[in-house]
Amino acid sequence: MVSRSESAAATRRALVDAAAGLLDAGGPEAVTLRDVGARAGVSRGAAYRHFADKESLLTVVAAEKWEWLASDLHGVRDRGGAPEDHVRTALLSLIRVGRTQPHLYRLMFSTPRGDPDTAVRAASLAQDEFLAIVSELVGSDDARRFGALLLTSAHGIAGMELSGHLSADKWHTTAEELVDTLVAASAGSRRSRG
Amino acid sequence: MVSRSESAAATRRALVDAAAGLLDAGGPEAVTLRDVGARAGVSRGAAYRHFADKESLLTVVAAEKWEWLASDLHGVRDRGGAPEDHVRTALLSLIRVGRTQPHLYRLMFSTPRGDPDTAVRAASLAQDEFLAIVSELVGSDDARRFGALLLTSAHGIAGMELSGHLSADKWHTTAEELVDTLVAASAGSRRSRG
DNA sequence: ACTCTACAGTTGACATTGTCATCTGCGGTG
DNA sequence: CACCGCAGATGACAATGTCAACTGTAGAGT
Repeated sequence: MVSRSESAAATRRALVDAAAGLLDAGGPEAVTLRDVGARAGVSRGAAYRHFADKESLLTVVAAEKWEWLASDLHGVRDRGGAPEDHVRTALLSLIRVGRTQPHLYRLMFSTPRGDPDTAVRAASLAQDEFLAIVSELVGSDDARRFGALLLTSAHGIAGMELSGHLSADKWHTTAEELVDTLVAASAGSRRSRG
Repeated sequence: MVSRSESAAATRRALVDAAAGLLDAGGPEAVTLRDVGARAGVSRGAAYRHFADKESLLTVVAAEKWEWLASDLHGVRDRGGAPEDHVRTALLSLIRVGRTQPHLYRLMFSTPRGDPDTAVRAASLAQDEFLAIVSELVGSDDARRFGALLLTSAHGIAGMELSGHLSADKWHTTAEELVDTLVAASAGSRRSRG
């Protein structure tokens, strides 16, 4: 026998997973509360016992992916390799989310509207991890400046790749090359400043 | 007396303008075909005489802004100043669209779904203009590599600023500083390679 | 052991919206 | 002047987010 709160928690979990699954599979318009309910084994209205509205449910989906990314980035420093490699790995990790889960990626960077705190706090966590990785490469004094530059650039690369605006035909380059250039330039700037 | 085709063209214009206006003012969910029609002085179904569906109408809205950007970028080279200033101005021009018309900006970089050609062609035009501006700074050999880097980075800056993920609190920097750093690094790389 | 309450989940209903089939009116052509 | 084709209007429909009302039961209080 499951307690009431356990059952409710399980339902909530199932709802979030269902929403994430539908988003991944069919994009935003595939995420209907009716289908989310069906996939979670409950009915359409059940979500309103756990979330204020559809937006809030999606906010949780985004926040959980941010948390996943934070933990992924945290693991980067544990594995061996040079600081440069860590930064490269971290940036490519973000880009990989864009490639493998484009709809989820878009959701992560959509303007927070539901409960801003939930998403923003989780995103901030991942950004802190990234900041630590960059510190390793350029030192803590320059970490924020370079961190912002590297992160925004990687996000731009992911975004343009995702929207088809980074065509190899026109630009003669790939996301990987761009990341390499960025990391090399950052490492170079550090050395040249002492 | 207006001819039939003139009147139809005027209606089409009004529909596109109405959609753009509603998008600017109230975001995507404010763009309903009923309101678009009302704003354009026609009824809800009129749009289907000019566009396959809502998506196609929005594709035209995005394409027109890309064309506007292309023409804006074209003007950059005519005004005086150093190549560095031109690149900086061009990047900030993109970022300014993100700031002043966030919903339209998002639409420009959304995955093309309606008639891909319309939007992609217009975007390509703007990118060509940008390429020309970058050539001025780094030479035509490196233009594509640096162009892709600068454009994706600027897009990332715009996107993160727009989604609230580029908080000054955390990163201690601004979009303008990031652009300056990028441009300086590009100009520097060119010199150091000869 | 019995009762009662709070709450998870269901169901009916409704307004909104995109879309299409059908209808209407008129400019242009013979 | 008759006719046709198209721009636009309108009725209808299915899908969807949301909420009010309802139901059943786990768990607390006695």
